[in-house]
Amino acid sequence: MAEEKKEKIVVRYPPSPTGPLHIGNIRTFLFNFLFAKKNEGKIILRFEDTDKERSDEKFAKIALADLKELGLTYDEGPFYQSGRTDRYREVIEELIKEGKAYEAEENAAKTGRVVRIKNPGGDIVFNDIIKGEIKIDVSQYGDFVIARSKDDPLYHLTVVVDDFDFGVTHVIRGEDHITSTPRQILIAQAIETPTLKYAHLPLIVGQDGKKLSKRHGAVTYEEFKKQGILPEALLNYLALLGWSAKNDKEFFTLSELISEFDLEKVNNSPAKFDYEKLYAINRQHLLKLSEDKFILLLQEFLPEKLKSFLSLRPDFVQNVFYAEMRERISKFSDISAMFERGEFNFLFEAGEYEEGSLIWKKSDKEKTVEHLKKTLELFEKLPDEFNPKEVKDILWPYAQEHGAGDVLWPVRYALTGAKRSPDPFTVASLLGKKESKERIKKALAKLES
RNA sequence: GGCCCCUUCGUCUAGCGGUCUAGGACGCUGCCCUCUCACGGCAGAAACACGGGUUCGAGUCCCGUAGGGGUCACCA
Repeated sequence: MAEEKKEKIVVRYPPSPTGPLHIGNIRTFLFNFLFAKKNEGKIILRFEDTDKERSDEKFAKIALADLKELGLTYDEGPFYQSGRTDRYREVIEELIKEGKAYEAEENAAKTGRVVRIKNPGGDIVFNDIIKGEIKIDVSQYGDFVIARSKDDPLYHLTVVVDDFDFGVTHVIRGEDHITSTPRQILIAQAIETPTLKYAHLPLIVGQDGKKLSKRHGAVTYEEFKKQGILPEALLNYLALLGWSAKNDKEFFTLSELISEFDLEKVNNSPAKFDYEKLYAINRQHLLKLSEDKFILLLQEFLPEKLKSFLSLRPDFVQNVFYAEMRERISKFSDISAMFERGEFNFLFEAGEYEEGSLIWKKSDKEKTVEHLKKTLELFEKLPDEFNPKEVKDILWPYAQEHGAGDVLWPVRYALTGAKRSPDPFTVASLLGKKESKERIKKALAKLES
């Protein structure tokens, strides 16, 4: 059967190294990446650094490192436009020779004369994969400048030349580029290159509907990393901004995204970035992490005081702590926030409290004293270090018999001195036998004084 | 302001003319679980911007209005 040969898809991701990569850039890379992988095409990375004033190599380095950590790979590059001035000059000379461009006034830097393209005017129409047909009258742009001088090309020109030279087939970028598309098409027509397919992605905006920026909160990968957001979670969430799967599915690994992504299903209205939703997605990814990986990553966010407390505990007790954390956080930085809020104070001291706080609802002082004494007695059966299940096993039957609240509330309160904390079994396990007993004795002394 | 794009719950979205008394998720509220908190389970409140068409029938198509956004560099 004469099957039509499928065009090899080539996309590109062209950041300008003038600042750190932000969410919008990463989302654009992601969609290019997913589209390429999904269609067995390739993705090219190139740095658009023709603006010597603003470009800085350090930003390119950061971008490369970020992409690597995010697991976003590319098939070719990185290329740097600053290394291709000869080729651009060649195109400019050719354009001038053919009368399609011309040298005009002296440039601002007084290093030569600017080159303008001859703009025939009229409508340029292109069919955007996401937006549909877009028609723009290019007369409004006049004979726009395509180079500061023959050796100093500008963005619109270099984009078109590079896309052609590298065989790019699809341009997927933010919709803030829609109005520059006709100018690029004009240049493409002048140098007689094939027409590309365009897909303009809806923008990611802040809660106020304006372009996402610093004042909206974290916007760079670095900042999300500091919050303890997993790369795969960030990517997962970003994919959901403007795109959705058929079956209401929202949790995706990168490879799942690749197989389920569909550029045609990208919608066309701007999406507001919602940190809460990101955190919720991140929590799901946290839950999928292996125990070892979770612990390893969590370590980075552990406050020193907590770290040294844990280092004095047996491994299995440390694991009790980690398991507890996995249940309570949605991003790693939550642990430092919890620490600052004093939620771990119980690990270091029992805290001050009124004796009345020790008594559960309708229980009374007498019963509470009795339960605490019994608890102390039962604790004797425990080894010095134990896991939550071991304490639960010895305390539970007694608690059931005398009222779980009546027994357990005072124990937990004596242990923590806090109205809110993990359950008493976990707390006792974390503290160990000796410390637990001391705190209960202290509570008894308070009640009996 | 010119040009361009956009408009379903607070937010991200499903919906591609009848199956929509509009579905899911985050958040929110309530209940359950439970010794507290968190987790988890269940339930609930919550949206088709407005006005005209087209059609037997419109969230879904067309046109206007309003609102929002983008872009108008010798930046990318």
